[in-house]
Amino acid sequence: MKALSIKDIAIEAGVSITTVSFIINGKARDKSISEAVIKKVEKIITESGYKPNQIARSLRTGNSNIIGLIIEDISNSFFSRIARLIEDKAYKKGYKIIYSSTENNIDKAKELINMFKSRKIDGYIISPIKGLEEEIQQLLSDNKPVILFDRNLPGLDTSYVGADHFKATYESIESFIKTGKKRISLVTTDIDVQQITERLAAYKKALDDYEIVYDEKLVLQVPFNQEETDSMVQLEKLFHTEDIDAVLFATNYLAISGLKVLKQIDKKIGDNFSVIAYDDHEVFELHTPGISAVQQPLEEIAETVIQLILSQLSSKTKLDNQQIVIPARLIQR
Amino acid sequence: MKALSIKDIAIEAGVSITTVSFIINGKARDKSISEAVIKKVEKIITESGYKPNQIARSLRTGNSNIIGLIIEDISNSFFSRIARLIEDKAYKKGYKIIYSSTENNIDKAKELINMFKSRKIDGYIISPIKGLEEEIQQLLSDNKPVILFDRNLPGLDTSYVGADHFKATYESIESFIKTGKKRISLVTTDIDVQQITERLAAYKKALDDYEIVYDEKLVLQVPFNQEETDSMVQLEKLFHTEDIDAVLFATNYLAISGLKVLKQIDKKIGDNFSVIAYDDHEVFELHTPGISAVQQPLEEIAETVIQLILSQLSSKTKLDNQQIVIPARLIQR
DNA sequence: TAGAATTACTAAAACGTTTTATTAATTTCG
DNA sequence: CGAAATTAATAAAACGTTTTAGTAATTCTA
Repeated sequence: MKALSIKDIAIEAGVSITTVSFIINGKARDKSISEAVIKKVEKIITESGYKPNQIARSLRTGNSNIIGLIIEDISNSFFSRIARLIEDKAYKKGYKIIYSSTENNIDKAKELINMFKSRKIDGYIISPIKGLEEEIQQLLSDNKPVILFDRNLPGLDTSYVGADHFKATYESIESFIKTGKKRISLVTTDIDVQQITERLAAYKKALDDYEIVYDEKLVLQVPFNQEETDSMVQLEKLFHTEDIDAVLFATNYLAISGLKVLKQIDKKIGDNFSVIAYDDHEVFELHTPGISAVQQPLEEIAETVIQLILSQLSSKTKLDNQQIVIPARLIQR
Repeated sequence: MKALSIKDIAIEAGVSITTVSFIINGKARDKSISEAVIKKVEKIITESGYKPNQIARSLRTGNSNIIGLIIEDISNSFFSRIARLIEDKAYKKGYKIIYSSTENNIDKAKELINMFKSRKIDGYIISPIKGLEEEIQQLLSDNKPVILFDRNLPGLDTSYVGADHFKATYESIESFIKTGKKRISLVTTDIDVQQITERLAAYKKALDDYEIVYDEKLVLQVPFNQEETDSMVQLEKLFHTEDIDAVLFATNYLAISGLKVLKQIDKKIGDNFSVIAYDDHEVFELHTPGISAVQQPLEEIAETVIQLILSQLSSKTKLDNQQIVIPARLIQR
């Protein structure tokens, strides 16, 4: 049984396709279609359950009411929670979200953008990776709204929404120092995005301000796409060979791997050994003892992102780009 | 700058649109296009970076190379991990996945299906909720492949992939009983899906087999869309008013709420009080003490689902439906 | 060597919409 | 009262593909 088309409705109502189209799109009064006809056609539409073919619509209009969301990894709780919030909010405004993970793989990311492009996505929300500059620039040249979030790519003229990673990291390190810690380790990843490099910069700055000598042996850069077991080996080595009294983990999954290692080697977290994790996670709340964490304002980030993209979508003229940095909070546990 | 179309390529190459189309779709040799022309056109295509408009393609062919994935909540780690695995596997076969959350809201679920339908999605992977039977039946009548997973809807003639919830629950309760527990509580939700009701049935059966009297005061059915704080109040009441020596949580988020409460009221998990959670989670591994959990074979579920849907998509004739139940494992911690 | 088969290619219809330009009938107004 | 304006509707083009049903030209085959 074929789906109904606008033609079927037109025939049924005894009017032209054009008339039906105007009614569907709310342009009926504008185009001075009589009330009687409007009523009749609307009745037929609801009774028949006719739904316009969005593909045909997109082909003709060039847009889709779909926003593409490109993130690192949907199975990471930071991203899945953001995705859910963004989805919710977009949905209420009549937009659908399509999301997909890049796994920090530049080729996959490019392919995703291409796929979204060829589906005439209306706008893009991207947590970018280095190497994507050209593709994003291309989107901007096509006049598609692009909002970057979580991470920024310098040199691109887009809007950006993210947490204040520098400040949050600085304050974390500061809080270690204020409780007398001297041998402070930073466990981070090797991906070269602003949000990560900023954390390293803030780490150095804080040490410097409090006149603690920077020791590169205390900084572990875990390769991004490495298996967790390998990372755990690296972490174990770090904990065994260096004399450390505090650790800041720059991502939540690194912190989780770290906690697993600490449990294995039976190194206790307490007054002599402190831990802070970046991006909160249920694990940290329930852990004994509780793990302090930098909590990014997910709700606010999602709200800001969606609001920015919607205003760009509804505006005819190109709006000014905005760089919005939202404070993050250190939750002491 | 407008995007290139097949027409531009045809003009550039000095051949017809038809010829270009045949070449793009790998039908060139079939249609006896000469090697020389094929080479020339392919060269122009790669050099110009032309990408076919998928919307136009979908409009003409009626399919999209997109599979829709409808789940309860992408921010739940069970679903986000499954989603990631399915996405990965589908991607390798040239299919894209669009996912969206129902939040167990029947209206939202119906709307999602409608949206997917009007975008001519090729196939559906659904973790269904009660009340969706009619819509799913409709998809089946349209000859669209539908695979249900995690939960089954009785009375529908579809393929299904899920874990053996009955057996896993039975064994969990049995393991409690074998360590001498007598007052065993079940914390579950009130959503009426097979996967949940099965867990209750298995609970009763296990008690019965070991001649323990079923006491409904030990079963807590938490309303699904309730705020977590409210659930925690209910849980606290349960733990305070009833004398309980073991708890099985029927979902991982309930278990997490439960652990939070136990921490708050300082009730220790140990020999006199055991806990098992359904669906593993990093929290359970890192918790002190470790929390035993029923681990669903995510990888296997994802693999089976994707394999089923791909074979249905590539087959011209309607394939027989399969009901695949995969054993779950109780991880003792 | 004449018809059949094959090779190499293409014109045009179709998919289901939106939108522009147009028509015909009616109303307004100076 | 006649021209201008408004009302009510529509025909047809366009979006960018795929695919059917061709057409010539060439090669086979008996």
